[in-house]
Amino acid sequence: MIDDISLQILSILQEKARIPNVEVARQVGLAPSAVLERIRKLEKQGIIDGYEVRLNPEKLHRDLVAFLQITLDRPEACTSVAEALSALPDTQEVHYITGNDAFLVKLRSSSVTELHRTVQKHIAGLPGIARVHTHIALATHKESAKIPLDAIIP
Amino acid sequence: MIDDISLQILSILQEKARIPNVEVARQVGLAPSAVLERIRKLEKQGIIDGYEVRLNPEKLHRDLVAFLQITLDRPEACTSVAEALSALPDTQEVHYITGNDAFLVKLRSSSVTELHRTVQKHIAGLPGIARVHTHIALATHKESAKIPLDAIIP
DNA sequence: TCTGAAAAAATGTCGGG
DNA sequence: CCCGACATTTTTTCAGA
Repeated sequence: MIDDISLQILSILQEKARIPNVEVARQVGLAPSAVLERIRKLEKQGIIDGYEVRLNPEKLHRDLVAFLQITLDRPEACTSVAEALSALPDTQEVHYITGNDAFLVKLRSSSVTELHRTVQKHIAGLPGIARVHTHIALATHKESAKIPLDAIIP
Repeated sequence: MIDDISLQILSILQEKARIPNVEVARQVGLAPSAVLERIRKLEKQGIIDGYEVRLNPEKLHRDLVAFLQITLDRPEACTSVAEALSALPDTQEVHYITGNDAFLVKLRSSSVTELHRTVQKHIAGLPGIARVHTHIALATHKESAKIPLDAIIP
């Protein structure tokens, strides 16, 4: 399915996506053209989904992380609520969670004032929503989308 | 602090970080060298923190998302627990949350079996931990680290 | 799938405004 | 802070193994 060299390439890119191709080639011991061919293939297969810049939230006034636990009145509202939540610019994650059948939503705002405004104006009133529990992050010790690759069997 | 053109550049990079510099220059109406200068400056300022490849978790057998709510016995254990949680490869996020004074941890695993193993072997036994509540995501509707830039006042 | 060489394109440098 | 020309480096293509 995916061999060891491609895993190595993914691992290198996951650390530093803007590393030049020639450098990746050197590290895995192939010619640049071979590496390019592999990367193109990984992109076409959808294993590589894209490339993102990592911005510093603090320096851009987006240092308030909050989690909302949203329970529903009516199960039918699930889809529409999910779409409405996902459409908000402050929303970073929307998951439907086992247990109490609720959404867990991660928001990034500029302040508690703005968070409150977003919840009141765009979330609390959505049809189908019963309760919104808001939890604010006092500290964020880790925040990453990295996927561990060493566990994958080639 | 940061002007409109730099915000435009960040916005373009946030959509597609691997876009060539000349293309960014064309879109913002500057010479490539001017754009390069701005990007270097943003990197040095720490506003741009790095570049990441976005991998598809499903295609890499990492499609199980779980959230742990971890309450502590002893408040002094906070730091050591945070470090231990952050060190686990499956851990993607570790937040300390208001309300019940607990950690909210996001994990990405390959299966419920592996999730269970990780919790039992590396988390439940950590000194200072009182309870671990595990919630599994049945569906993930949005998952992004994008920061909305249009709200920022230049 | 890989290589190596050549062509095409982008990045990086720098004097000057 | 920007431009534009030039040097350097990288990406991309391609024929052959």
